[in-house]
Amino acid sequence: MTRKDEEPVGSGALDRVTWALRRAELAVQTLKEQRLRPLGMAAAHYTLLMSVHSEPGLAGAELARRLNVTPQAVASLVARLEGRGQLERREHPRHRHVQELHLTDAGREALRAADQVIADIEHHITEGLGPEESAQLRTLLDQVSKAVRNA
Amino acid sequence: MTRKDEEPVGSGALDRVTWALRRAELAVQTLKEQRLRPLGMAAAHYTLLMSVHSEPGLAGAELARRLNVTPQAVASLVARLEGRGQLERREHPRHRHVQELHLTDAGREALRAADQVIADIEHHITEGLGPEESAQLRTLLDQVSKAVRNA
DNA sequence: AGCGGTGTGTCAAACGCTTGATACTCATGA
DNA sequence: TCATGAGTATCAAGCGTTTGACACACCGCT
Repeated sequence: MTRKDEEPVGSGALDRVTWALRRAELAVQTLKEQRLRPLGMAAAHYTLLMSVHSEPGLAGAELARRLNVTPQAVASLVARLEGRGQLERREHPRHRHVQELHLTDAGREALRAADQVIADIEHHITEGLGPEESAQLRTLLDQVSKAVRNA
Repeated sequence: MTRKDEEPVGSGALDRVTWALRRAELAVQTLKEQRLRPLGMAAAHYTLLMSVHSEPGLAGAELARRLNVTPQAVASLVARLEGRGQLERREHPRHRHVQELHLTDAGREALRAADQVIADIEHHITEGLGPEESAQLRTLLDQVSKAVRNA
């Protein structure tokens, strides 16, 4: 319970937990982007394809909720990936306005290649940390997510 | 040392460490953005102002290196913040082409208000985690950053 | 049967950031 | 001295995302 008004501003602001979090995430994301680029895929594309793969037939808005982004963000990605023939928009049987999202064969193949890259990165990180530290890190990160959610 | 080729693609991809990392960072960043909005400041602005505050007189390119972004990203932020009168570009005494970055009084005041908000969030998180877990999380995150840097 | 909500998709504008390319300023060495 | 190189700033184009606003389709209620 240290007083925070004593310091005018941000003396120790650079070693806050959220900064470490930001740095780590930025580093990981940048690495993914670099490794994925040769495959002609952005990290956001991989995330979307993976989500559709794990829950096929989802609507765009629902998918947006899963990914914590806006429906528009999903829509623009879907448009791009559909144009590339990796994603497919089918008409929902009951709601004509709604469209289900499905992977094409090309999409599955692209995802498989991309996942190889991502899994490698993941493996390199968890290897550097060790198994129990990795599990603990995941636990702590989930606690952060939860703490922030009901802030 | 489990074989990863056994699974066609991403069976357990959703509970990877990097996903937990992404979710946590996204949640934190979103919360910061929400809380900062009433002050008319984006999280990126806060980050930049804080950096300039901690190391005044830095050049844009040097600052970009500190923040792990491109010089252009810094330039556009600087332009915006300068237009708002919170940041100042002075001519470098030796290099005429280079410009030092300094906070104005208005910038210092805006930063103070913003830092209050950020410090609150940080405090809420570390409080929910506990002191030794917070320290451990920071350690683990720094390990991740380091592991990624020399990937 | 008709009506209002709720959910969904989409258009427009803006922001933060990236890559690629270009121009400028200083320092170093042939 | 003067050319080459390193560091810096800036322009242009594009991507992914957000907010705001709008239109459309279903569902449940009166």
